[in-house]
Amino acid sequence: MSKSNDPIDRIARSCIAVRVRLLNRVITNLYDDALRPLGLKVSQANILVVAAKLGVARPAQVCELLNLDASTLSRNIERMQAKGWLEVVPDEDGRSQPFRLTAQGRKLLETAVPAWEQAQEKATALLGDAGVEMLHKITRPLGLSTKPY
Amino acid sequence: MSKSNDPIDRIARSCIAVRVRLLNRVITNLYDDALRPLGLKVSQANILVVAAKLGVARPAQVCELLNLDASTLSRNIERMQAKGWLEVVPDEDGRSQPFRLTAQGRKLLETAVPAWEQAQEKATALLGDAGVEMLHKITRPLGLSTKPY
DNA sequence: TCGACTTGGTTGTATATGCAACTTTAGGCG
DNA sequence: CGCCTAAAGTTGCATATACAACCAAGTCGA
Repeated sequence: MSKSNDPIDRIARSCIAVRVRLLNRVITNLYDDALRPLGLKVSQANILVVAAKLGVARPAQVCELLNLDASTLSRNIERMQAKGWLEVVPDEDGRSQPFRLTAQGRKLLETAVPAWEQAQEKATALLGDAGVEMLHKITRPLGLSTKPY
Repeated sequence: MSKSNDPIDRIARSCIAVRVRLLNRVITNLYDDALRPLGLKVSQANILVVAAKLGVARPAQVCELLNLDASTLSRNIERMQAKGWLEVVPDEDGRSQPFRLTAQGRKLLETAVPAWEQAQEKATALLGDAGVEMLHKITRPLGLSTKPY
């Protein structure tokens, strides 16, 4: 029964990144499947939700909340703006490009709630209640909810 | 103190996908940072490890193990083959394109072990022992280790 | 044996993601 | 004021990821 001590075996057996990434693919596909009829991806839904919560969102703030690279967010916003879900608002600080939901974006988000519920239910079944709780505990210090959002 | 029942608030507070994806970004960056000096990304390291374990790996099998789309793997292999880390071997079944590590690929993987150890240590600190255990428990039924690998 | 179906991969297209380098705007400081 | 640095975004580039459509090879039943 003794497990090999070969480092490569150890990695195969215990690598955290492999597991987290695997889980990420499974969960992301689950939500993407649920949202597909709406033409929405979970990555975009995240941003809609943050925008809804913040009212006017500054990219730098969103990057911090979601641990997203600024360039990634920049392009996501670009696409979502093109779809009419977000709009950029002016700011005194000339560097900033704050954005917010459009009416269309808000409506889309509201329409998406049932699909989200459905995916969330499946995900909960997959992780188990203890798993969900642990996930929240682990991710609480990371960006989200560190600061009130 | 009472929390809002607005569905959007509920999503912001409890969405599993948001958390898993956030965690994925944090962990992936952690390992990518550690592996960067070697010119290796954690996604590629995953594949090297699987190839090392399997000897000769069939893409379909790897996709099942890692819950990866076939087209994704196809292109990952392509890139890694171009770098000389993998080689495709012939098969009786003309459809199959099994691959395995090259000597160079094996050497790279061995060289990467210390960097992996370092990232793994940081990730463990981040998740906590209970978190790591829970992660393994949750992901055990998903692809990996369902079948002996 | 032939045709329908299945299995295994690849290709076209779109999105997501991050690093490096760059531009623009603010903020200090002499 | 004029310069230097810091902060906020954007752009070029590479990789990762998945869906849809496709092609090729194997399987199986009539």
